[in-house]
Amino acid sequence: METKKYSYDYPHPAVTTDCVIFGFDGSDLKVLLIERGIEPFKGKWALPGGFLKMDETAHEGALRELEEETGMNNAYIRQFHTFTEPGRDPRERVITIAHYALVRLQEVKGGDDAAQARWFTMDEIPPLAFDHDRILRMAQIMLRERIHFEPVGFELLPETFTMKQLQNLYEAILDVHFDRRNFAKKMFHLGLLIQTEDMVRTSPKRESQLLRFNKEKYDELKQKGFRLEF
Amino acid sequence: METKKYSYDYPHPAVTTDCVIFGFDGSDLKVLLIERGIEPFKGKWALPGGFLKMDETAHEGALRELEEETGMNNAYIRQFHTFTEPGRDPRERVITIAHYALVRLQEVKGGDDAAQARWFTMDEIPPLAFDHDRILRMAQIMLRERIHFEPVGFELLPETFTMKQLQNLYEAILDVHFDRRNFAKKMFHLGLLIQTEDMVRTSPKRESQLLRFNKEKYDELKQKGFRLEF
DNA sequence: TATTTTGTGTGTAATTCTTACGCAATATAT
DNA sequence: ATATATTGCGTAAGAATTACACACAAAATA
Repeated sequence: METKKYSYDYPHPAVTTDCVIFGFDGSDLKVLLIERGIEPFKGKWALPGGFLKMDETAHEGALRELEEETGMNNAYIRQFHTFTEPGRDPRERVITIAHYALVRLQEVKGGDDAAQARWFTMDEIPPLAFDHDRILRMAQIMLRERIHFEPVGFELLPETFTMKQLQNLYEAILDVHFDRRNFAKKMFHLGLLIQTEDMVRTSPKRESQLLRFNKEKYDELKQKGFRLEF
Repeated sequence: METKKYSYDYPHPAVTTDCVIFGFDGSDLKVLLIERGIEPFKGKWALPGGFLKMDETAHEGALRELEEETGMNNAYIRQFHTFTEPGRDPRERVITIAHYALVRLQEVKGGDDAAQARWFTMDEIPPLAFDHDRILRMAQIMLRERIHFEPVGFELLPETFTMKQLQNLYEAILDVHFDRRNFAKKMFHLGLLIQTEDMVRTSPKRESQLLRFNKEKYDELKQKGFRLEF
């Protein structure tokens, strides 16, 4: 019989962190999923995640998972909900502190992890292991609400980007359509965009201006108690 | 030596739910605090909370805590953040799933709990036990953001209320001042208020009209995918 | 009793924001 | 050459926000 090393007077649930990793390819919003190599749900796709260590915060745990999968160590990452349904893991009681991360696809190298990993666009997500479908859907809703208060979109875009890409991103996150000209007007009006001198040809028809996010201006406004209200 | 009944191969943190219980007296936003009867932090004020049972969700656990303190079993309650700093409880590693609850002060009876409980207005909150100051501050921020997407204010008001009380509530939550006439215009324009025939005298000067929240209309609009945008 | 003070209800003008488009320039495809 | 797709710039109408003015009722005060 196996010796259990850690004992308590009262039962304790196991605690994991899971991470919904969002990326953007210029047109579509994508999510990184892992194919499970072990039971339960072996062969099914799932969110990256793992057990919380006793000396790390949930934030640190989620960052660790993210680095294992993407090689990134400086991404935007936010906790959004803790899932606690008693039956959500068939093995034992496991509660998971769910996060979403926003990463720049161009900066993602393959992760250390041997596990099978793949980016899925939001409309091709397969059925997921555990309650990960629900976690993913809630992550999308929380990101959608967040973008009204924080310019989180820029975390998904490269250093420079076109207005078209920025609009595609907002449309993908909010699931709406904007008039091209009104969108640009509103974005410039926020005062958080810097126009560069450079042009780029993304479509074959015509070249367009490259933009940059004005982080200094944003930090300055935030200090003054500014509300985004996109 | 004590026998520990629950053993695991890996260490598990203890899991609690804490609850920031908001109330509104017609003028000020208030929070219910408990004076701790035991160490650690004996004699200090703290948020109501307790250990999560193995067969209940965090939501059920928070509802249970709320009922113990207020006698209410149908309040609006939302999880908003899980606090995981390894040193936040001096006894052992404890992570807490924090919630805020919105209750109608008139409906609150004293709780079953023998513990000393008191309502504090937001500007008279004493230093709290553990990291509860931080939890309370974050609850306030989360409530403030929530009110832009959901008409949560009505959870804090009695069945009928005056426009003045509604404005006081919004001003207390958002920490801003509105012009009386513009506020009423905006509120009526949302279409979620029903004017009753009844008048009430809250101040000695003049009686004012009683209003009612139009929940049916709100549920109908929400189904159609409506955004509040207060 | 007459006057002042305070809280409520209604209205309005100026300004800003949003929304729905038009049009020209540029380069590709046919 | 001509049609077509993409980008940048602009404008007019309508909606929403903001800053007030004024009237009325009742309590407080002179």
